[in-house]
Amino acid sequence: MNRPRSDTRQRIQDAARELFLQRGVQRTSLQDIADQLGITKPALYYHFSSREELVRSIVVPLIDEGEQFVAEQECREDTDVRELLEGYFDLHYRHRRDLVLLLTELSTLIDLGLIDTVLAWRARLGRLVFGDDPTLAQSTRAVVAFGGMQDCCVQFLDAPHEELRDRSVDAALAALGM
Amino acid sequence: MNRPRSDTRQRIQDAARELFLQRGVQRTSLQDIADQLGITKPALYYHFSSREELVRSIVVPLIDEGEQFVAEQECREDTDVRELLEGYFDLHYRHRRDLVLLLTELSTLIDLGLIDTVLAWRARLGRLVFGDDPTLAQSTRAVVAFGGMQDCCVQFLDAPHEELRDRSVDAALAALGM
DNA sequence: GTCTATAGATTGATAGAC
DNA sequence: GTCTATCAATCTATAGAC
Repeated sequence: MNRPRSDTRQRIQDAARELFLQRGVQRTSLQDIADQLGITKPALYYHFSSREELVRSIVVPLIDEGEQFVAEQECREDTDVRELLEGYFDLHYRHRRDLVLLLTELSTLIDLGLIDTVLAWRARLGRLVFGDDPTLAQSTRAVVAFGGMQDCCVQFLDAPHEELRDRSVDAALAALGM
Repeated sequence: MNRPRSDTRQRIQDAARELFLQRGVQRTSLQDIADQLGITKPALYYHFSSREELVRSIVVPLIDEGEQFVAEQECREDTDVRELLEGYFDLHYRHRRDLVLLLTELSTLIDLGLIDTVLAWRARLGRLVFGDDPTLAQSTRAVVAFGGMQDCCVQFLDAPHEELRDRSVDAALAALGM
């Protein structure tokens, strides 16, 4: 297992995520974050080599896990669509605070090169459902289904996990025409 | 009819939208915009009293038109769901450049108080389809359907209007369970 | 690991001439 | 309507002491 890389590092990330969600990434300065923790800016630079690295470190776990999930699904021989949708939902639900950040800060994260991967998921999963070379009708259904589940995670932040998952997967399955 | 409020004003908005889409709103300075047009910063301030007003002026037509559309639908006595979805799609398709801006810059526009209205559309239209006091199952279906159509507009920017509309509406109708 | 101090650069906005 | 010149604020990042 990884050791925790110091407690302060974690506390910085937590404070940063909170402020990023409140005021937006670009309108949160390192000063703001340092103040929130009662430390100074140079202390931040001891833990993160740049502002960009701090932002990145917060969103990367979601992206890595998503990438791993999609890759795994692509390796399977048969695709159970309901199971696929449930796994996709759970993944986003687990990281839903970071998902809000990701979706509200698309512009910033595009700039950091972190979004291409995420947008490609929909197309890749669509191919698992509909086969390679899908029609426009099938591609739109994939966008509606997979994008819709992400939206449900952030729009119903306080809904109970299992009920929200079942209802979101129902809607997505219907969108896929299944 | 409104008279055009000067050609320069329009040219500033066009250049700004382009740069906002390329680099993001927050990383585009007034200097950048002025350079692009071959004018100076004070010239911008003659046409827009602040940076914020410039940003606002670009997104407001989409928001106003959407608000008007939803209000009109709420006044009707009967709701033809397919017609409703088509109208909603067309509205977004017509403003799809601004819609991209809106969706990629959520954080900035929330800050300007321009997003609450937009997010409320899904719930209001959902009530037209499912009646007041919808279940979680119905609310998720509304989010998937109405959010999904917005996503289709920005994900298939180059698809022909009518085909994309028909396929997106098909997917949305399916998501609604109809 | 955290601090003080500061460099270095950029930016939104205004004053005032033409 | 557009320009030159400039102010004041803010921010990332680093040097160097403790």
